[in-house]
Amino acid sequence: MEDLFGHSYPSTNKTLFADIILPVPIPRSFTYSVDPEIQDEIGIGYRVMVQFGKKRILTGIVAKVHQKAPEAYKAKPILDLLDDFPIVNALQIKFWGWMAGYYCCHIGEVMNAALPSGLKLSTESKVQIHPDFDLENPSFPMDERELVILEALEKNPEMNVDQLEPLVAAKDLHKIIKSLLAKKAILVYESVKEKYSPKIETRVRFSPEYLSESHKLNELFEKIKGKVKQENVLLKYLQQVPVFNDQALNEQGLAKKVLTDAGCSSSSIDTLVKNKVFETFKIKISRFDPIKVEEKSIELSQDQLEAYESIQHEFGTKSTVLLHGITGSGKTEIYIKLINEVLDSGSQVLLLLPEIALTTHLVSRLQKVFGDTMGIFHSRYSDNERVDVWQGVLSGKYNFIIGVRSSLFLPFDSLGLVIVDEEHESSYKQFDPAPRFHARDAALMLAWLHQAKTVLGTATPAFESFYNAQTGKYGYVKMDKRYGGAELPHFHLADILKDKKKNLLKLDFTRLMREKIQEALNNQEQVLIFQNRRGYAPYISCEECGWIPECEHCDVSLTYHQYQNELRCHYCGFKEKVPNKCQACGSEKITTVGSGTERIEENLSLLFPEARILRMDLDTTRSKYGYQKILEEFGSGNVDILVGTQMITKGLDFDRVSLVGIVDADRILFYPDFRSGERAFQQITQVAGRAGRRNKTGNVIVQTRRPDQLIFNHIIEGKYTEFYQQEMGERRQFYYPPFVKNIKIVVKHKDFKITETAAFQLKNLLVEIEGRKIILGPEKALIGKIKNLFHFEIWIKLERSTQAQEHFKHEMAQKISELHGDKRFRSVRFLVDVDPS
DNA sequence: AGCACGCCGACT
DNA sequence: GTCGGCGTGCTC
Repeated sequence: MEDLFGHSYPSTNKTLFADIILPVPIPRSFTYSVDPEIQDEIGIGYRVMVQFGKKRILTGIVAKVHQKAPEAYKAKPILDLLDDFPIVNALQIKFWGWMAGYYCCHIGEVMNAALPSGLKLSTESKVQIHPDFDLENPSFPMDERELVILEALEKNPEMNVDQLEPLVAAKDLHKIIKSLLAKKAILVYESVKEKYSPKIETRVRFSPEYLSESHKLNELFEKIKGKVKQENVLLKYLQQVPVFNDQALNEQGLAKKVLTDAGCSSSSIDTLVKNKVFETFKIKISRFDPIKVEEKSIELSQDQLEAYESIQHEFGTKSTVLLHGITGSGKTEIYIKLINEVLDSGSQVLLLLPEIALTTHLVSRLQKVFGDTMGIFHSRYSDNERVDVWQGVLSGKYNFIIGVRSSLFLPFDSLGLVIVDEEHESSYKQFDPAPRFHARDAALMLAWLHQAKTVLGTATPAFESFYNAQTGKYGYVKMDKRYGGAELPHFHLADILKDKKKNLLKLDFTRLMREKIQEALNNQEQVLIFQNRRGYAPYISCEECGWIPECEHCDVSLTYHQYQNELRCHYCGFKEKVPNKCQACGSEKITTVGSGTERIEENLSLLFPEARILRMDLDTTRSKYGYQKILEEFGSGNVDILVGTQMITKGLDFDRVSLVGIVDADRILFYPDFRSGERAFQQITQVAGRAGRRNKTGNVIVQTRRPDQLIFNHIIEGKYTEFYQQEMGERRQFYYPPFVKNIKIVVKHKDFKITETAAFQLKNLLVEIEGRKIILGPEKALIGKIKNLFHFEIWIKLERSTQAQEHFKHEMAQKISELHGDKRFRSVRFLVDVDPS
């Protein structure tokens, strides 16, 4: 507490209390008392250690400090204050609170998602010998295994429980510790363990005495003359660190690794250290390689400049702008200019990208402009790397972050601009685990909390966003020319059924598709083939009786993967060998049905034996750099055809791709869900955007059984708005978003009957809630059982007003916990998904 | 969620 | 007898 003159006083003698966010799924805040010693330091965003329940010690985050003692119970004290400065700021706490409220989850779940686990301290149980216990003179008989433990502790007075595990059979350990504890032979206590460790580098440099007088160095060389190895070390060092020119350089030293990499042995360096010629020291270094800024300023084309100015103009009255720019229209340069401007004004910038787009050229492009001031937040980063980025934001090292959805949680304190690239991308919304937030929507809230501007960039806006632009809530800027005057690709519809009748459909490919592929191959151009289904065949089947192998744990057929010759469940990971006989009738006539990427790849190699083919799907990109490797391979031009799932629709920019083929457009289009049309439009347009660049018009072949569908017309002609309006008519009529708010509740349990009953009872309770709403279901989910849990779904359609939503969500939470209180439904899980995808 | 407490069956 | 199965209740 400070007075007017900035003097600080110890706090008043009133006891302080703190509301702590704890990583537990309980919808309550927990109040602890603050001991006087830490009263002056504690504040919002500090990490603390508290006891929770009888045994658990947890780390939590201070959400609020106040003087109101809880009435119903006596607050436990905070055990320890863990930081010298807050690790989370007040805006973040607000953001967490909003997220928990909006997405109907617990704030502890938000905290878990927000903090890199390196910042979540873990406790470990440590064991030591009881001070009053005498091993030589035990007051009770001991068995051999107890003795083993005690002897180990004798040697090493502080051990954690894990370390003891190898000494005895794992199952017994708990028992032994318990009995030793009861006999007062040992003590068990919890200790906190910081998981994050900065990256440390060992460096060497001249000892100061050698440096102060230059003749000493000459003497040194005399002294070690003939000792080739040591000489070599010195020369290498001087080569890297020319201390003769500038003595100050010695201070920095040289990484020991540089010398060893250059062929100096570690022992020869050690000798120099032993003789006090060199000294070693350790410093913290960044996990990220330094990056040079290569291009400071960028030139905008006329179109880009106009778009940029329109955005600025819209920002005059609106805080969010939808930038609707077709693929290749050059949104990146506009981003760069906007980012530069905000950075110059001293504010921070966040650029969100979908997971899959983060390894692409966009990142390296931006890196060239922004260098080391740009932090990258990747989902494949290790935990230490994440903490490094987190601390980079805290320290001000990074004022610009480019990252995936979880980068929303970084400790920004003054965002000026948030850009959500590919804002339509459905992977921004995820279901598991909670919080089930939509990164675009959360970004808008985050920006609002910071009073920052937001740009939503896309070639195919999400209908929600376009609706907001149409109704004037967002500004709208359109770019419909390709950068450098390149033309849009030509679309061709290929009728699968027609070709089939005429026997022209070969191995899933229509005649038109085959001809166009051949043409591209002849011209040394590259081809992308899109099939949104991995594996070899979606299922196998007995020709005699129609038997189809299904997953033991889920309500799905097993996908055949030829490469490993196994059947796999794409929902739970279950695997089994391919049966050689039908398990129902014993027939050996088993065939594969349908085509996934594996089979498409095989078919292509049969149709075009001379072509070099590569496949990109979850199975070929599982390793850390798998995705990048395939992209590089394709980019190098050593590959003619790339077959892939969704993955190939993102971030591929290769000039030599002239043809894009979609094997089965119907699969995208006829998915049973109100968004299927929107999604089909987006996916087909996105993948088509990969065809043809700069100076060559590309081709897109869309194979379908229903070429008469109106949507194809809209896609082919690029008529987004017409398509939007047509779909909107239906959405309005049948109460779909954006005209209503959707909430989905998934009811899960291992017993079918219990799941069903719980779901129906919940519906009955929800119906009682006041306000206008439509409740659909419960219905068995599309996939009725996953991992041995039955799924039922309830869909709720609500008025859009915030008030109506908040009221409903609040009541709903009560009803769910009411139902949970019923002992029959104790173990039933109710998952709430707001704005489900 | 985790963890304790408490109440029942099958084992050294 | 006790160990351990899991149903129930609570966590500031």
